[in-house]
Amino acid sequence: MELNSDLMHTASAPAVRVRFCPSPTGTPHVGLIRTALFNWAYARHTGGTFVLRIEDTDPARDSEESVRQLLDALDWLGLDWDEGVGKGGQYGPYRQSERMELYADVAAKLVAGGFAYESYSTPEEVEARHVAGGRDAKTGYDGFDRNLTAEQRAAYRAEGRTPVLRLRMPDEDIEFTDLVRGKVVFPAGSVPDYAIVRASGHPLYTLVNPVDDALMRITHVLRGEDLLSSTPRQIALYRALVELGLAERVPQFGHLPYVMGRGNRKLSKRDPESSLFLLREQGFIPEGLDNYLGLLGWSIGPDRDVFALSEMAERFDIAHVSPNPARFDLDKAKAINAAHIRALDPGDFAERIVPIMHSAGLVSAPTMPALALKERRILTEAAPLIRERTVLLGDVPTQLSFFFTPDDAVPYQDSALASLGGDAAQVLAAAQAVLEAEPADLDAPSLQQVLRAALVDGLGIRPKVAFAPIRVALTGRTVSPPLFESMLILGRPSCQTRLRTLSTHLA
RNA sequence: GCCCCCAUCGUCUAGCGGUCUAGGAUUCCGCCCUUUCACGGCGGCGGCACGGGUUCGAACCCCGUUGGGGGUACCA
Repeated sequence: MELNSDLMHTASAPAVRVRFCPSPTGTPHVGLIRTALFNWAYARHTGGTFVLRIEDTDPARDSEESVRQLLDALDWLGLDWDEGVGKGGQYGPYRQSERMELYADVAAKLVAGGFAYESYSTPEEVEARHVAGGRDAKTGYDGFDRNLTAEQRAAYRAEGRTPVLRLRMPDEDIEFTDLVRGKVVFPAGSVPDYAIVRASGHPLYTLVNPVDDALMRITHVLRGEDLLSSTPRQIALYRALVELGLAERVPQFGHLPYVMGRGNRKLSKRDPESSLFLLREQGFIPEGLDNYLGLLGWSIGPDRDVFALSEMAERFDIAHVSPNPARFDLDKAKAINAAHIRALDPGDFAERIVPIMHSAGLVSAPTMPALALKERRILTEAAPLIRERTVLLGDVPTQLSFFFTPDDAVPYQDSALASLGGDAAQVLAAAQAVLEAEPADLDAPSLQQVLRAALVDGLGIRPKVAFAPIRVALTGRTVSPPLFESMLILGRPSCQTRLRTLSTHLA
């Protein structure tokens, strides 16, 4: 019997703690959400803890509205968190705006311990030194202020300068094993001493993010590839925090591939498919989006790509995440979404289409119980008919609108009218005669049978041609849900009026 | 300039040295089913970036090249 390596791992290592730490700027982006999904999946797979922290250190760009949207998004997608904003926990507060004293305290300790220092050089001065030294102007900070004496610092202050705080990068290679990319090495000297606190005293992301991860005892940092090159800086900071007794250990890092848009660019806010809420408005369902996003950099198995969130939690393994960038393909996303819609049970599907039918102005209320009886009946009966024809919930109103139009005012599409052959009038008349003569309680197959007998056998018209005028009469279109089932939902009087109306229209 | 990452059908991926004349999904195109459209079924087009190694054997390991991306801020 083979030992489960995951179990062995969790038995010897501390319990997994991962986090999702968005900045509340703007509406949720699918790249961001994919990161949340993978963190969630890793936490659930390992039985670990999923922490939600809000990185709101930029009052100019952050908004409470954005925080709300973030929570809404996670909630909608079924990505629940165990600790953090809205949940509490022993490492709070979980909003960085409420942790400012903590950062000031840590920064002071870093300086006192010699891990960070005051730097008075302006960017212009640094650049001038590079140029004078024959180096490229874009070379980073040169470490000029590393060993300033107290007298020198006092002199700068006397000039009215206020220093930024920089972390002293160790003069050695920094290497780590990335969970998705393997060993990564940054040569000594390739990462300059970097600013952790502004001259104004405002702490920077470079300080605040690792400090919180350390204080919150995060064990695995799974984040976007864009942060890969800042990892050596964070590791250096972490090591300092460990020496100061503020962190237990350096966490493991895993850098998730980019989610790309058109061309060779990262999916940006400008791309419409990047907005989670826009996708939701179009009629993606959470099951579909979770699944599709899960496919961006991860695979559940060789011959499968439709799965439930719970299966992802069961099978997700960070080691099997692909390191290369994934393009967001709307066609594939739709196909996955359609598969999940088809898998919905009809009652569930019926309930989910109510809000969108309401937005389209076709029904009177946004929820099933609030609907008029007749509306509820139509939606419930029509839902199974269109479920397998629906890729996005947004496709539903056009498919069902004919059920909700007055019988004598069905809007005919020009192309539908144009498609009608010369025998349309004859067909319409024959169909009316059939409805007149036959009992009212026919089921769909029987209805088909009698109409077929009259039109195909009786008039000698091919089925494909024979039923077209009826479809146009009832729906105004050449494409519709199954005809006979639709007739039953409309009811005989409606059908008769609609047949008669088109006859008149054609005459 | 310097540092880092990436490289299998158009796209997402499986592949972790022999089972690969490279599998699945999506898209597109046929055919079947069929009252339309879908669903479903069947079939087709289409790929290991290039060059060197290592090895009996390489899509898989190493090096290089090329191509893409990111970083190099008192942004996050």
